[in-house]
Amino acid sequence: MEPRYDIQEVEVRIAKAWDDAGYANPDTCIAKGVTKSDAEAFSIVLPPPNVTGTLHMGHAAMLAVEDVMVRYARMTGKRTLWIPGTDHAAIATQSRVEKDIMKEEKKNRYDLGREELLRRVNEFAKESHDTIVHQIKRMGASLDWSREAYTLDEKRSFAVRAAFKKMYDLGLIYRGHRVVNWDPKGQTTISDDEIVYEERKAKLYTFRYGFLVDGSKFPIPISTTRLETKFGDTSVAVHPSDDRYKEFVGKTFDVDFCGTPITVKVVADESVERDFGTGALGVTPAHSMVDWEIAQRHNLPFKQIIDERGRMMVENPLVQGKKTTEAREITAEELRKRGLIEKEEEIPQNIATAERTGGIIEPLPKLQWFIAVNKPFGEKQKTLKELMKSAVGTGGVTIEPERFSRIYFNWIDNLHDWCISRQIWFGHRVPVWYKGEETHVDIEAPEGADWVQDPDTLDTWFSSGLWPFSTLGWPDENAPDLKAYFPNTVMETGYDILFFWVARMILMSEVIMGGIPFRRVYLHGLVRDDKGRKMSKSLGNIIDPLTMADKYGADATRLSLIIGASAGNDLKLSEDRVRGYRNFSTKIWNIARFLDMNRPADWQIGSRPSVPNIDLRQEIVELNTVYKEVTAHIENFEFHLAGEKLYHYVWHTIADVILEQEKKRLQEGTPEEKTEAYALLERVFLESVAMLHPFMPFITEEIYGIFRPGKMLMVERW
RNA sequence: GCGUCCUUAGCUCAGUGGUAGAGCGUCACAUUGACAUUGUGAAGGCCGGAGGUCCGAUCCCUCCAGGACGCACCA
Repeated sequence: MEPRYDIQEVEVRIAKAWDDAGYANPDTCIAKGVTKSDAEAFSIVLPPPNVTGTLHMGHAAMLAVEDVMVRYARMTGKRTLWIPGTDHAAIATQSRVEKDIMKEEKKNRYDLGREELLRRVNEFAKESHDTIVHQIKRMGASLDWSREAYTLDEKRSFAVRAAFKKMYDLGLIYRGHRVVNWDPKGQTTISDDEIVYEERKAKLYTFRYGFLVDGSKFPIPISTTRLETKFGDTSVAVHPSDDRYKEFVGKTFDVDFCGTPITVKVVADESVERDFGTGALGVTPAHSMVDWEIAQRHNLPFKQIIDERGRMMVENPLVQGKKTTEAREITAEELRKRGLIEKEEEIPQNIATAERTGGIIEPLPKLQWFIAVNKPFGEKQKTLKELMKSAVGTGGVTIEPERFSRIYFNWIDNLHDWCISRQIWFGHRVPVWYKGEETHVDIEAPEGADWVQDPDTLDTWFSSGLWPFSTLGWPDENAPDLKAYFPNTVMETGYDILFFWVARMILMSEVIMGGIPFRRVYLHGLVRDDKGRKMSKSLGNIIDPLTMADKYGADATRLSLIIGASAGNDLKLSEDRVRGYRNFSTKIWNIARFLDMNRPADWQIGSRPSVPNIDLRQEIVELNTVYKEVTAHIENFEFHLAGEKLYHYVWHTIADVILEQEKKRLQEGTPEEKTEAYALLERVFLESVAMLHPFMPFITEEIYGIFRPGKMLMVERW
């Protein structure tokens, strides 16, 4: 054996050997006789990385954990399938490419046109895909690449259209004119979950709209941070039990607001907070979700006064065409002039921004496509909310750690209808065609001319919601993979996309498959830097998994991401940690070398001669205990405990104790003593190597190949 | 506002109803070897604070403090 473990050489060579053997494909395992055709199935899909760039530590951690599950399952004889894929990540990818084009060519998407932009985005996606796939393989993930999927490929696109039609036919997808979250920067709607709230300081104005025809001031003072929207007010809402304003409830007032006549009706609504501001709320139905809902309850009209570029569209020379922030100042100044401002104070405010573009959300009334979550449907006449709730717990989905179940239920309670149409171009086109008043929803375009397809695309999570079955062949109900591997055994992903993705997969599966998409959900934490901060380019604290793999080995990188990371908890990673596990690789290598150098002369490599009473030795008893503990930890998804246990056992028991204690007999003993000492050492060591395989696949495969020539550890029995 | 999690060695974190563990770091000694990447040992903790349950609490319960995060219709 080489005195030094050449990480790069070995890891690249072993990766190729696995590729050639094809054992990541369960069909190959069955064909080659390493797995029984009727063995229990273990299936898991890789959360598809976005094609927006390169692999980061979060991906590496995910791959490490999932590969432990998968390799363990395969070694225990299960028909094991792990499907790889990538996500087109609609908004994320398009806005990334748009940003680059703007920077380099000073052009926006409208300058390029739909076709050209899509060509560029697809080109970028292709490149990202190739990079990411190469990087995933570098980490040693035993994925079945023969089944690779892409959310935007032929099959998945077909599945998307089929799912849309099915949900439309069930009455769950509808087109409605409602207030949606409009991102003026990205020029698209986004869902509630794509909003990020940022705390900022805002000025809260307390004011009166203006004067009534009789010359008196509007009787109710109201407070707002968004003065410019008051041009669109159609109501003032107060709490039903608020005595201050009781006499006005039900009355309608015509009032001049900064030169624009507005009509407001005073209504009583439970949602109004009596203690906030003046206890009276100016209702702007067109530009606030809450106000829209109040307006619905009281049959109030709405008036859109802000356009899609975030500019005022009210016919008032003071503000027309101005940006909202500018209009706010102008309006404030005008009200001051008129003596209508009663108070101005600084308050902290949560401002809604778009996750991807950072644009400040402008609620706007728009005609969009939605998924109804409160509508009973199908034979069971249950709502999607009810089905999503019952799926977890009684329905058979368990979430680990368990506390996330509560968070999941809490999220469902607050769930509104899901807006699924987007005004961006990269993604699945809404499968709806229009001709005059006619609307046609189908998997394929209708026959005949004059049909125009809806220009919008679907929320990227619509397609990823289908992932657990679209990767298995659905909508072909008879697809062999679907029959063999659905529902998935495990879904492993980060807790940060519990709502975005996990919940949507459950939703989609309940509608389309009539049941749960997977049985066990394991949520891992986020990888942070050694100070607990998020890794980001601007902070310059990114630790790149590929750099670490090249420097210290994919094995060491993987182990550093598994040990010390328990379910649902964030992991703090430093280069020192990775280096520490590289040292462990070296230790393992040197134990192997020691055995290799001290092998008795008459020992047949690969043989396992029987040595009397070896099973009774206390070292073997201890080995068996370790085996039981490690197995239990893995079964319980306590990978960090399993990894740590093995780390200590190999280093501080095998190397420090057993090897030291047997050294003398091995080197200076009688032939019988040599044989016995070697047999004992090789056994405890090789069995540990096998147990370490799911965690450190490369070095263990390499060493196993030296001691058991011709065998592949990847498919040896656990 | 509602909710969740965290608080344990200098740092980063495991962990258990029975007088505390790892890695990294520090110090002392040993070692040129299977080991560039080693070994042995040491120092270092009223397990955030206060109550409660218990024979016994770092662990279970209540409250408090500090920190992180999630959700919400904070106008």
